[in-house]
Amino acid sequence: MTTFLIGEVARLTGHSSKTIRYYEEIALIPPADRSNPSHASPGYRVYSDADVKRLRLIKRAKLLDLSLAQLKPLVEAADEGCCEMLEPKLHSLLESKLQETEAKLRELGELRDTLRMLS
Amino acid sequence: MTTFLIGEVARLTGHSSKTIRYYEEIALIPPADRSNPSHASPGYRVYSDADVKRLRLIKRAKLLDLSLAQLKPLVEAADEGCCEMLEPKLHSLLESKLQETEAKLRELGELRDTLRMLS
DNA sequence: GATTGACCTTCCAGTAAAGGGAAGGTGTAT
DNA sequence: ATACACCTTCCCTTTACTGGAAGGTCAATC
Repeated sequence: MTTFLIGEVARLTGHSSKTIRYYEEIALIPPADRSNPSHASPGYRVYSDADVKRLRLIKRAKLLDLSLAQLKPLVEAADEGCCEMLEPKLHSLLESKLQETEAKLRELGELRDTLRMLS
Repeated sequence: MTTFLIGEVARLTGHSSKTIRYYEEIALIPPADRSNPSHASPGYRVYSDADVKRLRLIKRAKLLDLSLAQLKPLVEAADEGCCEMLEPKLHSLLESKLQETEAKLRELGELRDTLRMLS
């Protein structure tokens, strides 16, 4: 099984190492296993492909602008494969976020037009 | 000249009263005049139509996701009517924000499709 | 004229979601 | 052995607010 150190995971997922440690601290992700723990050092965090997948899901889910606390049950449910429970909630979240984003796009367009008229 | 108390301005601009006080504190907006200052009280903040306009501009400019520090020179320049200076910068900011928002819209669409396939 | 209620004031503390940087251990290459 | 790029924990800082306490103001009402 391939494993990764935190820096590689950071590159693979688009989070920073700091952020990944922070997510572990707040228990959004489970504590990583460690390589070569010793008397003087806790060892390096090692991650699996599954961990990378989970962090990628988190990255995508952040498009919905949920708080990390709101994200947590969602990510856990996805991890356990029980999509039925969260599908309706997710769907409505997604639709409202889509509408919001379209509205923002329109407003930005208006702002651009306003600028065009001024210049 | 019509004047407004902070709560009215909040309603008119979509910021909270707390936020408006905060913007004054960090000098994003100038200190408001006060009504009836006395020994025991500093008086109420009073605002003009121009202040309301400024706060509405801030609200719109926040669509660009600038920090308040970055917003400040922009708002000041707009206040002084010197659009030429900031027009190119604003324009490119606007275009990149438009593209970003379009990208987000596409990603949300993909997320929706993924969800559809699962359900 | 005392009280209620909806405002307003300052001040202090806390929040989310990180980022910065110090001080130190690890692992490989030269 | 020394350089270098990693990694570790710990603690402090940041941004843009939000909440709450303690108190002043103002108009209407009992």
